[in-house]
Amino acid sequence: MNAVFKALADPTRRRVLELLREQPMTAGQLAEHFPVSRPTMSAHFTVLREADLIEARKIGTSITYQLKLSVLEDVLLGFAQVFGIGSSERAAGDVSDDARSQLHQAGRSR
Amino acid sequence: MNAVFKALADPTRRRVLELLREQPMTAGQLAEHFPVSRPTMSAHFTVLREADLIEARKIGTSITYQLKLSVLEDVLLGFAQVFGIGSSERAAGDVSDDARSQLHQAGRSR
DNA sequence: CACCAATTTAGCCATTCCTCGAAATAACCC
DNA sequence: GGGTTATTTCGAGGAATGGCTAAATTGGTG
Repeated sequence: MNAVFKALADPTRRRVLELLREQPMTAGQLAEHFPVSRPTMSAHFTVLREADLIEARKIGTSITYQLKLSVLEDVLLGFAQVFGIGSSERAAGDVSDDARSQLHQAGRSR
Repeated sequence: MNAVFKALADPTRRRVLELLREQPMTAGQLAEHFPVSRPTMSAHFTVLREADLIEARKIGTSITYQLKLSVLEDVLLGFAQVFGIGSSERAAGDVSDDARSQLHQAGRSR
């Protein structure tokens, strides 16, 4: 999960995921969309792969990357849920019990 | 938006946001929840503030931070939407070239 | 086998990031 | 004013990140 957020921190990588949303593409095809070198793109693919956000499949001499949408979905939805985002829930103080548990060692401020 | 994802890339900062979801807290109260120094926490607050994810209000000698949930919500939902996540939509090919925004000039590869 | 095409690995450099202790601010209190 | 508290700014170190070129790898083809 931390790996996913780290992966999402770079604009190039986010864009790669977006391109991959439409259809699987080879490393070369993806690289054509960006103004950086192939090795640099390769490094980005590695980050995405290690975050389990994409999957590589070798076809002949080229490598096709495919988006693992469910992984992205799980992380995004899971995180959003913590904040009551997207679930038409208003959340903010309703988790009362939970809120208290985090403040127990905070009393001594002044 | 890039700033938001950069801010979310660090576990400490994500946790700060979670703590702030329950209620506004002072810098000191927040710092008590983490095993790092105050200056380090202050740096994290700066990143979150520059991403517009939190808001600072000075009260006497201390500074209270408050989560700007709507900003987080907009970014998360906006990004998820590009992938058809969370909207019970299956999407795949509809947002086609709309996703351009961040990296334009791409054509020239070799 | 020799050659070409697609990708990755290796090595390097510059920048950014996370962390710290020490010092500077800012606001309060006696 | 002097002292204390809360927080930030400063300066620095070490690790991670993103970029490149050159070289290695892998697979297909004449």
